[in-house]
Amino acid sequence: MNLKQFSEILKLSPTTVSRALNGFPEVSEKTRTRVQNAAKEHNYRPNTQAKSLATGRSMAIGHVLPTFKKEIINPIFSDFIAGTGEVLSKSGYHMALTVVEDQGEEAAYRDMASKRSVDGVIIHGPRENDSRIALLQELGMPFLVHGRAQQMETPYSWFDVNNRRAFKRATQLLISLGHRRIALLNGLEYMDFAARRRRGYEQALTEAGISIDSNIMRSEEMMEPYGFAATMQIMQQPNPPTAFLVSSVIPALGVQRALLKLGLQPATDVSIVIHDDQLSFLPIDADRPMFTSTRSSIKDAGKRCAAMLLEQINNPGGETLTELWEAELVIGESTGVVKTSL
Amino acid sequence: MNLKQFSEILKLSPTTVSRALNGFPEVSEKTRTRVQNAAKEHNYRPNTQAKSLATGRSMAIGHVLPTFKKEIINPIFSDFIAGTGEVLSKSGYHMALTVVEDQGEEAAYRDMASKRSVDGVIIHGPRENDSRIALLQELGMPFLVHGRAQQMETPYSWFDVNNRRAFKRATQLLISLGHRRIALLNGLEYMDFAARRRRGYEQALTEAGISIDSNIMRSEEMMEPYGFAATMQIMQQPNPPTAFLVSSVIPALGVQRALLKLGLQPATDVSIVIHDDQLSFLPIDADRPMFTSTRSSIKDAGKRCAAMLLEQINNPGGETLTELWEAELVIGESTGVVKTSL
DNA sequence: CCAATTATTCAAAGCGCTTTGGATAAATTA
DNA sequence: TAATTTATCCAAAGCGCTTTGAATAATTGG
Repeated sequence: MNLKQFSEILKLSPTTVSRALNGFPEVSEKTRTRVQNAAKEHNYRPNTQAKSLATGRSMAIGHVLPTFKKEIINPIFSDFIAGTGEVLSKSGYHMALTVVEDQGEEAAYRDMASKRSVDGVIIHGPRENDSRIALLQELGMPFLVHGRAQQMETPYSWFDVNNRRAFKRATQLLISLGHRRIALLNGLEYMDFAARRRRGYEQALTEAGISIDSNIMRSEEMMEPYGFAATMQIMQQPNPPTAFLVSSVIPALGVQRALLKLGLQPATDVSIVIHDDQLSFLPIDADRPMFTSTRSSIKDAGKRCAAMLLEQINNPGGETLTELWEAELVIGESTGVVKTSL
Repeated sequence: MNLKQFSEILKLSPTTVSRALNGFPEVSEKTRTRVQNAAKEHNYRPNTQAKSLATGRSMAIGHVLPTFKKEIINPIFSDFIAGTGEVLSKSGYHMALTVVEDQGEEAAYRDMASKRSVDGVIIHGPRENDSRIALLQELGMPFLVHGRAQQMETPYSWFDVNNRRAFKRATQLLISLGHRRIALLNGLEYMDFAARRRRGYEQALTEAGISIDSNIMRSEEMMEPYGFAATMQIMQQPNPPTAFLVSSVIPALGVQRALLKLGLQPATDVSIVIHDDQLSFLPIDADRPMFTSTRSSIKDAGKRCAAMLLEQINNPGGETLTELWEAELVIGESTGVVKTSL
């Protein structure tokens, strides 16, 4: 059923029906409710493409997902979009996902821009001086960066968690518990968030007069076997650490497995602090969480990102928006005072 | 830049340009290449909505994600869409995600149908006699079910992994290793796949003359703490099992943690077999995988689902398509012969 | 009661594309 | 060379909506 047919049923012009449904004031309340009820009854909804064509708005926001970046099409993403999607759907928007092969990322953005298939995009996993930002600015496409890129000359809108501060505080917590050998199992450090986390860790150590030892620092994709292998290796070298700072729950499970295998009790023998994105399928927040963590919900981040992007879209000439959230430091079962007798 | 402007540059009619770009035979090869090159040079791409409106195809396939189903917006999903997306983008399609609150699922499908915003949908996580199937049939929207629903009177297209067979074989493997007390940590059994897995497990036991004991069977959302808690509890009751059959890697990590905490070595003291969806961020397939598993890639499933749905879309009147994959049984480090002396 | 507002409704143009049915130019055939 | 076919290209209609500008009906004021 299209507008014309529907309006014939009502014996009204398409104009009036359209206005009634879109909440324009030029139509009387009486006919408006009549139209709305009839729409429900006859299950009429305006054709998406026609509406978009006429209004110039696609009512969609885009995500470009490069297949090679496992860091992105990964567990984080599913919770993130659960958040964005929730906010978007309340505003009548949906998400358009495009999966591209390694090269095609730039092309995908150009495509979206010239085809006008989305009204804005969210950029994931920014790196230093990320080329996508300049590209989207050039294309005049509204966008919001989840995270931050460094060394950008022009301003842009972003949402981020204070990763540096979070890891600084986590490190300070461990130091205050007496730990002086603290290992860092970081994510890939060409990712901006991981670089910041490392800086926070190093700052805390330096300020406490503890030297930085690359023998107990690692940087890899955040997977379970990574946590296991790194822990096994680090714990078996001379002068092993008494604590681990781990970038995500997933490798932390590996750390835990390694410790147990080595006959060491988490917390008692070796402390662990992790960053917890509060992934829905890896819940660690019981009354007393399994891990001590710096916590920040990735789903809430998704919600906020969506809201900020919508704001940009609805206010084209506006200022760039930025927002920085602090992670919460939550004490769980995986940390304890350092063992004096080692 | 729109078609009219672009065609004026070329001093050709919109008709010819459109035909040149869409590969119609009525245009000479010479002008075709000229048009194509110019399109590249001037960065011209047809407006998506206009094209869709004219052709009646949205070039998008939809996923409806109910927020309350953690089982769906979860780790599985990100790998699944990585697969679907890859296939779709090769055919010029993209994915439209709609996140809905608990109630709104049916409305979301009706919406897609009457707005013509997608050309087809993929249904996730079917249950017994799933109402979505009848709904989409009524709406005349092409769809493909990832999994199967039971007790449906009308045929429909689906793709599934033989979950029953997989778990039957896994159970038989354990039996052949001498295990006779085998615990089952299943997913939620109102999900079709979990129900089938249970049936496979029970079949194998029954055929081996082993009685089914609900004391060592659990059915919950597949999370790490579930695996941990269930294992702790099951192992501490009288007559504990010598093996665990676990529905996913995630709870299996919890099982492992519990065993280690109880001072039991996986494989040596207690065997574990899991189902492995080969999630990209939880890789367990080293040379010799961490877990013995029934293995079937969820990403490949995503690819196949996309291909099958496209086939449906391109062949409207056609037969319903069905495909059943067998999972691979892969021996890893988590299984061993049962201990004779207990 | 008639003119001036104001509240409703509508006809028609336009969004940017595809596609039908011709028209024109070039090539072929008799 | 004229008639026919074939290869190119095009004008215009249509996809289903929004929106401008105008018309009509209802209301108000003097």
